[in-house]
Amino acid sequence: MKKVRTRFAPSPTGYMHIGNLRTALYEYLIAKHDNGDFILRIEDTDQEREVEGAVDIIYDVINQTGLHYDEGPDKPGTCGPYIQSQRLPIYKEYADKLVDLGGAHYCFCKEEEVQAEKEGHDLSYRYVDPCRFISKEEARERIAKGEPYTVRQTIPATGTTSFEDEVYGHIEVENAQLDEGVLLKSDGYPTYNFANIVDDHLMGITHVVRGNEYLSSTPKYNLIYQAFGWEIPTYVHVPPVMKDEFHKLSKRNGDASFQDLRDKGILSEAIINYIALLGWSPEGEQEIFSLDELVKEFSIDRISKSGSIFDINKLKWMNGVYLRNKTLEEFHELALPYYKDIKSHVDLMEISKALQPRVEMLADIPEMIDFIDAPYPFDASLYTHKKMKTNAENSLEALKWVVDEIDLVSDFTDDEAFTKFFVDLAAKHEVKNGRVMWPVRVALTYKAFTPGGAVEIAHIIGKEETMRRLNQAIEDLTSYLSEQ
RNA sequence: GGCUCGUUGGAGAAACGGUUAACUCACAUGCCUUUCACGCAUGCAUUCACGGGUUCGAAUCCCGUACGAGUCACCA
Repeated sequence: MKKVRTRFAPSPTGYMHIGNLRTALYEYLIAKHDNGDFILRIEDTDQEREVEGAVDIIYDVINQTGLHYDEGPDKPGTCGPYIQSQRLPIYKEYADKLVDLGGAHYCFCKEEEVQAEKEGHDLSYRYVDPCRFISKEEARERIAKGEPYTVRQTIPATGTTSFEDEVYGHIEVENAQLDEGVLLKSDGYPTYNFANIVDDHLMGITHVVRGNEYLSSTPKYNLIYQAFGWEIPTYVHVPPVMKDEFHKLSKRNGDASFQDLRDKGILSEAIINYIALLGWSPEGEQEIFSLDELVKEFSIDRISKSGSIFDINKLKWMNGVYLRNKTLEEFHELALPYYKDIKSHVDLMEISKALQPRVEMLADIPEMIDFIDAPYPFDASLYTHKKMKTNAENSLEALKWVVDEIDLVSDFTDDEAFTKFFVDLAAKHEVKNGRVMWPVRVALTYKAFTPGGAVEIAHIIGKEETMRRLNQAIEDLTSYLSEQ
């Protein structure tokens, strides 16, 4: 059995899209599942679309996700270079060879002429290239004279071409449906249609993994493999990742890229885990997988055929799971950058303690803890809580109880003793704990939802600030009630 | 428009001719509880786009219809 080799072959045109990343993931998993090689190849054959810095983004994402490759531009193997723009002579050589083998021909049509020709017809029109009838001798002469040319694939007018896809099964297309596309552009660069084939073959790629938008053009590629007499690789076409029922996820619509998700404070492990499940399902019921576990579990036959909608909701949930599975120290490290706006002198580790079980995306943190420096504006309605049996009147009463006896609490950082203080206080006045703790939490924050309750918050903001807010609340409540 | 592919609850999905159609997210409810969250429990598709057929038996096989996507570039 030949060693499995897959490749990730992005074109450096900007940010890393989720769909792209998922394809890379599958390629990586397929190779590593069988102890094979994963190769990175940069497909920069379109000079016009090239975006500066895009290659660095690719390296960066690979580093963050751990999808390490065995061969690539900066990790030479035996079949470099791994950047297509550095392989131009190779494509030229093989293009000429393909012409000799009858799989292609030289074409002298101008791009605009072809366009104009097509515009006069409807979509069903197939361009018949007159150049395919030019003799090789004449063509070579014209080329020698310096006339610009392209190399175009020559496709039989009749017959059908088929292939077996690992995901979609048997696909068969009539040759008449196939376009005689340009293989080598007039600027000397190859098109994807050609470079991809030549490189996949030369680099010994065994499994071609790509989006299913290539399904209908794959027969064209097979014709080229056949003309060269090359072994046809195993095809694994994967379904699209959708934004909604009708649209693929794409950068054009401003849809989330890998970096966008990272910026929201989603861990790359969570992203990888989640997208692995978009279009593939494991055999058991486990859903949380490390990259290594995915390598073990992954199998091509469990890739689905239909597109799946990217659900940020589930990703958020999954990220929360990853966050909770960290140790407090690890979580603290991750959360630290999001504490930078806190002005007060507080124990940040205490905040992490309160936050860890509640955070789904790290970027939500600032908003979750914005009450620390100052409470929200006075809002009497928050004191009314049905289940706690509280209202503005009895909250004022409870707050006074607390303030009267709070000197009993010497150490605000002793959560256990602090809790006991509230429980005892409630017992003393023969009310439920919530009757006193709810008003305190409200008085300290004026926020409906907070990470942690009265005790945790008082602990975090400290005794002095707690007292200040408590007294302020009593004052506000008193004047509010007197106005009623 | 031609061709190719797809269609199981709001989302991800399992099932590979015989189950009460798994499981996860979301949602709802209850428990826990000082809010929220966590955790726990329960509920949520009489039905697998629709219509035929094959079969003792179909979400699973076949045919047709509808809908959706992809493709038809000197882009990948």
